[in-house]
Amino acid sequence: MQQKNKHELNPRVSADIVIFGFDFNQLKVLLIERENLDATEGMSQALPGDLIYENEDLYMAASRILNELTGLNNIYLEQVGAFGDPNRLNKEQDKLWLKSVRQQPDERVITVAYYSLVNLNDYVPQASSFAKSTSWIPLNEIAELAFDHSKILSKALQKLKDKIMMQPIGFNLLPEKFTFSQLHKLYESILGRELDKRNFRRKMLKLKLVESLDEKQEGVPHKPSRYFKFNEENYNRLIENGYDNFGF
Amino acid sequence: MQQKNKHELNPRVSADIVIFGFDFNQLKVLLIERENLDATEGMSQALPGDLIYENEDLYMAASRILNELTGLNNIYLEQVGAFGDPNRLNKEQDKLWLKSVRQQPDERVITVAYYSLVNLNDYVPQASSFAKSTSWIPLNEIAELAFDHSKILSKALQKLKDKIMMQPIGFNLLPEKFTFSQLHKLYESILGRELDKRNFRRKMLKLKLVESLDEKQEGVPHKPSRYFKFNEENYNRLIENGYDNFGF
DNA sequence: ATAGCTATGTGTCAAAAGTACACTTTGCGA
DNA sequence: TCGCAAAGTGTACTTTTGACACATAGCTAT
Repeated sequence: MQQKNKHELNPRVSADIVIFGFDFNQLKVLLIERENLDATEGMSQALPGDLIYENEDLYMAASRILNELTGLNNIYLEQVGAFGDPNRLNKEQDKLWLKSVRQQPDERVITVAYYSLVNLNDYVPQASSFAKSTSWIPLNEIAELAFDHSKILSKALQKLKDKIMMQPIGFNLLPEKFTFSQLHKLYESILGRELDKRNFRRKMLKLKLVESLDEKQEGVPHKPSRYFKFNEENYNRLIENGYDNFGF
Repeated sequence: MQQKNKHELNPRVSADIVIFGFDFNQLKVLLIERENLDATEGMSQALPGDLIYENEDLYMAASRILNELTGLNNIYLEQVGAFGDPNRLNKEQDKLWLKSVRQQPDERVITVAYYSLVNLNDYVPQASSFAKSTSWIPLNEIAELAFDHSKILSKALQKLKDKIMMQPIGFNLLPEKFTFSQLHKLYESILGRELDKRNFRRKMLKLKLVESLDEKQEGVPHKPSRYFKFNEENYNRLIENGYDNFGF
């Protein structure tokens, strides 16, 4: 019978979520705003997150948090990884803030990060216990975040970039019907570089991932775009046949 | 001041490692062998792992475990993810075994999985507290593992497959010098499919990832192969220039 | 009504990459 | 010296990528 080692870790575990949204122009992330309590007197931002409950699966915890923040269910949600540096909560500002909010601010907390893709049209702001004030911040305007959240965000973004090259998950950020430019702009926003318009269209159409609807934009001061929708069957066929790269 | 929620989780956290090795013929995984205590009387296998200590970073914990098992340091090690299903330790056989080994077998344990790539020539079996008996099992001979370890293994393998298409990490599984067939066979073993010999060679040489040494195999009953080694500078140049796919 | 604006929508050509495929070579061993 | 077994090599064809420019549709302002 092995003795219990008193140096074994017995931490709290939280789930933090990078929630991506797309406003047809740029990629945004839902962040919680926090007033700094030290001399800087400024605001700082953090990823939404919460401690995980007993009997709660990690994925379920992330779904719950996501739902409490956005009112949404059945949302694309993917694990980024676990972050457990013993000093991850030890920046001075973070410690002050934790002290004001938790009974045991010095406890070690390991976090399991997720990222999720939501359609901004479906989003309804919610009052949430763990996020008094939230806002959608454009990716390129995000400053240094609290805790190790900048690290989490950049890893989540990298995962999203890698993934979107392999699977057309971007559709989760768009409404049912969308124009080709919206889709195009979405890919450019995620990948952070320009993509040739014609080549992009050619590829999407060859893979038959989108299909045209008999409907056009109205009231736009230029040639109206046809609307398109995502073709899920063709996507599934691609996955089954071992398709593995978009090659943009 | 927020009240502490008594339903918040306070689990143990472990690190489990999928250790891959390559014997020039097939991909193998280092597993620990465990005697079953129930009626089945058989043996079953699990991934090596251990609880994480206080003040220990997740990556450090995985390195420690890896070192205790293999005697190796500075080994390629990558996180697979966190696995925290509340029932992940609740198969009957697993519960019996846990009871015999731990004081609080019912405690919830969240595990952070890693995979690592080791050169079998460097491996020296170690006596370890958490693994009385270990063996290298060929990937295709691995039966159902204990706990949720089969799930962890398959996710680790998938990550390895994805990664090796993007970065030449396979060299970690080989000695300094190796033949082209060994490298070729390694890629086939990881990807689980045949690769054309000539096309494979052409690609590796075009990317200048390997360079020829002035040395040949000796004592083999056929035309001896030249030895090659990995060219790290060219690899780094590739990464910097944004190279992102091998396209096998 | 018409001229101008703005984003949509479309095709071609050249370069690169991928795929399929078979025979000669080298050194050992019988 | 003959046979064996794996090493090593080239070509032809197909597919994919990447670069690039102009006509079109509907709205708006005059």
